[in-house]
Amino acid sequence: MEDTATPVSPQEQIASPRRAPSQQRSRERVERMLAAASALIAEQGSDAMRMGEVAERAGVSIGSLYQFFPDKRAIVWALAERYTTESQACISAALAGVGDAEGLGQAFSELVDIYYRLFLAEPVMRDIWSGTQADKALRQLELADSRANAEFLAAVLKRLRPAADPVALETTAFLVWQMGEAAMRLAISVERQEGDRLVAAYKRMALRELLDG
Amino acid sequence: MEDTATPVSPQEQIASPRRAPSQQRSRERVERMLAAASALIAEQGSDAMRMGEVAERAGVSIGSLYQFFPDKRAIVWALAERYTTESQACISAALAGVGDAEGLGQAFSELVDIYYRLFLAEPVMRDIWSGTQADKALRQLELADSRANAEFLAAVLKRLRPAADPVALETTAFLVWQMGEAAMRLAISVERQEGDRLVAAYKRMALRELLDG
DNA sequence: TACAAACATGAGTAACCCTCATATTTGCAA
DNA sequence: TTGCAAATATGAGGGTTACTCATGTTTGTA
Repeated sequence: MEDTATPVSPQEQIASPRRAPSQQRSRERVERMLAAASALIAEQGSDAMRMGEVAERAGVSIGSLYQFFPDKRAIVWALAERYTTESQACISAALAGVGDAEGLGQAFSELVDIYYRLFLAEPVMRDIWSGTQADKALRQLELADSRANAEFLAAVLKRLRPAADPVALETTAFLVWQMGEAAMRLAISVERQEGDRLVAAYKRMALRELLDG
Repeated sequence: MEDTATPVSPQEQIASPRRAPSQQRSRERVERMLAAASALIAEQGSDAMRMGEVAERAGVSIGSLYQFFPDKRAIVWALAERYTTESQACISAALAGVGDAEGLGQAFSELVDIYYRLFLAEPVMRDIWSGTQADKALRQLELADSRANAEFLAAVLKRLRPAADPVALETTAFLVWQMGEAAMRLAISVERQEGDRLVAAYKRMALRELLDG
């Protein structure tokens, strides 16, 4: 996966590059800007990230920064979008091959573990998804991402339980997924040991919901 | 150049009045400030709320505002604290009298409904708890509140299932409660109809976890 | 009545996001 | 190669906002 372009984004004033970099030179510079932002977020959080600092660390002027990102949130949004794109492929692959209840249990359990480990290890991801409630564009992105992932899950459920009401299955899948994200956010904001317990409890709860109907 | 003698508050830099109003006059003024802030949050959200506007609407100077609140977040925090104090009493009362599984199901179901209606009706509450992820002090308050409420729930569970592992029950209660708050936030950010479905699904899921172990 | 502590004020400060006029570089057609 | 428009680069400065502080006023009380 390269290129990515990220030309425009859905509806309204969702953050998007003000101008897509078309030359090699500027594409590299945009990469440097994103890398600088990522590093700063890891160090101090996106709230404390200063645009001037991003520019300085990327070795560009403040004006260049705004040439490609309409505002501060757009940078965070761009980073978030990369995470969702990557993880969706991973999730889709993990769930696509599921054929029976046991397989679902296995795959889901592994996904939860992977996500938890990712949240623990990636300060940038953690920071970005923490700000999800406050920022409208981020919230939209997270909702869309969650919906997409929940649909993968719902597809499996429909396969396993063809007699069940499809809408109910979709609701369950969406809820279970969102609860998972909430559980992760909770788990990483408490002591490690309690976090582990909470994730384990979530997993049990979710699996029961998914498997026993 | 930092505040030397701030009265301080529980651990860390949790927001608190810089100086407690001791005179009748100032107590009234603080009330007016909070009322003004509440109205502005309801109108435009706490992010768009301007300190100057709060002062103007409360009929006080900007300096007076900062006499009692160390910063902007402290005002939001003070409002949030009122909500938690009020609701904790309500929740405690609802759960205290529960004697059997059926009673728990009844009480919990009612609590969920009340909370959902509250979230739908109260823009201030909605706004404040939305910002919970971004603001550290608010997050602490919400966590503490959630822990307290979860303890009421855990106490009931321990009464109903004295043989079960207490720590597991506490974990379950805390998780279920946090999932509930997440479900509410989710529900109010989608179409009303889908929100209703999600809340209903959460209720089913939570009740199963609470009642069936 | 005196006086210290509490309270009130608002012009001023600092920090930050973002703009824009201007300069430079690139791609490409003639 | 040369000319030129589009793309890219720059950073001083505009505008907004949270917050401070020196100064003045009110209140409780000895």
